[in-house]
Amino acid sequence: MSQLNAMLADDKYGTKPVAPDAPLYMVEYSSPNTNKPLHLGHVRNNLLGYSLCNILAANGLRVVKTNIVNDRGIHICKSMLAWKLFGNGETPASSGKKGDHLVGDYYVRFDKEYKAQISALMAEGKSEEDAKREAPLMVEAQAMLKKWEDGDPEVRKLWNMMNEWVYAGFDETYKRMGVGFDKIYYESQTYLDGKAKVNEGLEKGVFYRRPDGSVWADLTKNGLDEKLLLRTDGTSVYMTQDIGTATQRFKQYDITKMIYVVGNEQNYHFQVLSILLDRLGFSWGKDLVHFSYGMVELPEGKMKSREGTVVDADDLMDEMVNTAKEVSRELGKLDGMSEDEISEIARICGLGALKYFILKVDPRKNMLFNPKESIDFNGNTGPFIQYTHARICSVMRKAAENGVALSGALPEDLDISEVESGLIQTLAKFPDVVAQAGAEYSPALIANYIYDLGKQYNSFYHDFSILKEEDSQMKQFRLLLSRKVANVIKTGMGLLGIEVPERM
RNA sequence: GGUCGGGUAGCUCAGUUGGAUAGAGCAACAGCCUUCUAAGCUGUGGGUCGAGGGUUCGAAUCCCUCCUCGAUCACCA
Repeated sequence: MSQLNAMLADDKYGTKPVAPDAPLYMVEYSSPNTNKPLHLGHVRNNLLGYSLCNILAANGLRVVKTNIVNDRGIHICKSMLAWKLFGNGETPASSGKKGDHLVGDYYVRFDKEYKAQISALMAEGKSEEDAKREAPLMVEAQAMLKKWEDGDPEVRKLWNMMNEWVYAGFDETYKRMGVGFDKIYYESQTYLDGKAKVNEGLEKGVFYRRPDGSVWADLTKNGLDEKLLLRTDGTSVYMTQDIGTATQRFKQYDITKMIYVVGNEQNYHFQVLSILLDRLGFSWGKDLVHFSYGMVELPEGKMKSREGTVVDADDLMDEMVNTAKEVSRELGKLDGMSEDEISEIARICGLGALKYFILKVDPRKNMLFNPKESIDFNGNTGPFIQYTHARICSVMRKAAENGVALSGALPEDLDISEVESGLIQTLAKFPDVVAQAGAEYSPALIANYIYDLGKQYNSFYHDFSILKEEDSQMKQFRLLLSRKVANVIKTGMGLLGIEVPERM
């Protein structure tokens, strides 16, 4: 009981305040390409990244949320070229399409036309390899990339315009998903720094140049291979850009720890990056964290952008919210509510279902997303937890209506049941769970904890009467206990980036 | 082939700092709303924890071997 009293006194229970001089953690997540819209894989990335930031902050750390936008490269030129050739001047405004979707459509279009050209060339007797290289579209895309690098005004203008379309689209998606960033980096603005840094390393003898002019890092002492950093023609590769971005970040922030939220297919890349940054003298390079998460698979297998088997992030959110609305209607939960209220609750529940579904799973694991079956609102789901919260809010509302005043503290000697004391014990674990989730970078721990709490509470709710309890002290106790459960649910879900409604 | 990560109920997942009969949800079946929100609660059935060996009083958990699935090892990003 004294435990409960202590918890009740603390309305930020479970989280630690962030001191101005706390260690600074920078978390990079999302990292989209500007040639296509966000899909389910990005959704997992964004939710994990955002939640991780919340959890770190709850552990008293200063957090900078950052995003690196891959806004240059051949893939960008592909959609630019396809738009130029086949677009007839189509714009988001003229077509009514979201900018990122519009650009993505041209990326798909490029691939389609490119494949046709390859087939045609192969029919003429060319080898597949030659056909891929000689196809006019590819030749032209490469020429465009070169022009971009040379700063050709026309190409840059097109590039700017189409990127702006995409950013407008991304902003909408991010906003809806409920994620955001403190600082956004663009590869187009960091890759030159990467080249400079590599050259610096070359002078210091950290890297070496081959006779053909390419620059390499020798990682054989670390049990790895050699890694290319600058091509023969002097252009940069993926790794070079990450070094450049790191350089800028290092200058701008007093980083204690750098966390990269990136899929596990890049484990090797980050292993190498860590070694390279360390050799280049970045204090946090050696201990950088690659928050590596598994793929999201569909029942049909893996998602492939070009084959149209991706689950689009916007479509997915639409579908979740619509389903939530239907479910609410069927259950008759929304009777007497305004259309705005209905939409808001459907939004919270639909997104809650999606977010919780993704975050409850151990990030390292590949996960299966079945569009038909995964959208569930019963059992171990976001809506179950949201429902528990709404239920408690309902009781609290009724208590207020009945004029029940809530006192601050409870008598120590109240004789409570095992179920109630178990609930207090579970509540008491919350700070430890938050700490562990922070130490292990695991939103899933929070998710599973809240579920247990909700389950335990519902069982209690079923067996014990709160407002009808005659003993006023006992009633006080149960009300305060319930309120604390709701409070922890709200805080915990907040760490996951999930909202909780007051009624549903 | 090298490296890394998985393999727990029909399905989706917890549990892995060693500890008692391995837990949830979904799906199936059986109950519970004139009572604080039934998106809830209760119960039934369902698992040689990939296989084998080892360490230990005790192993899903630690060690070894093997099987299997995936990722990766690009002058792609």
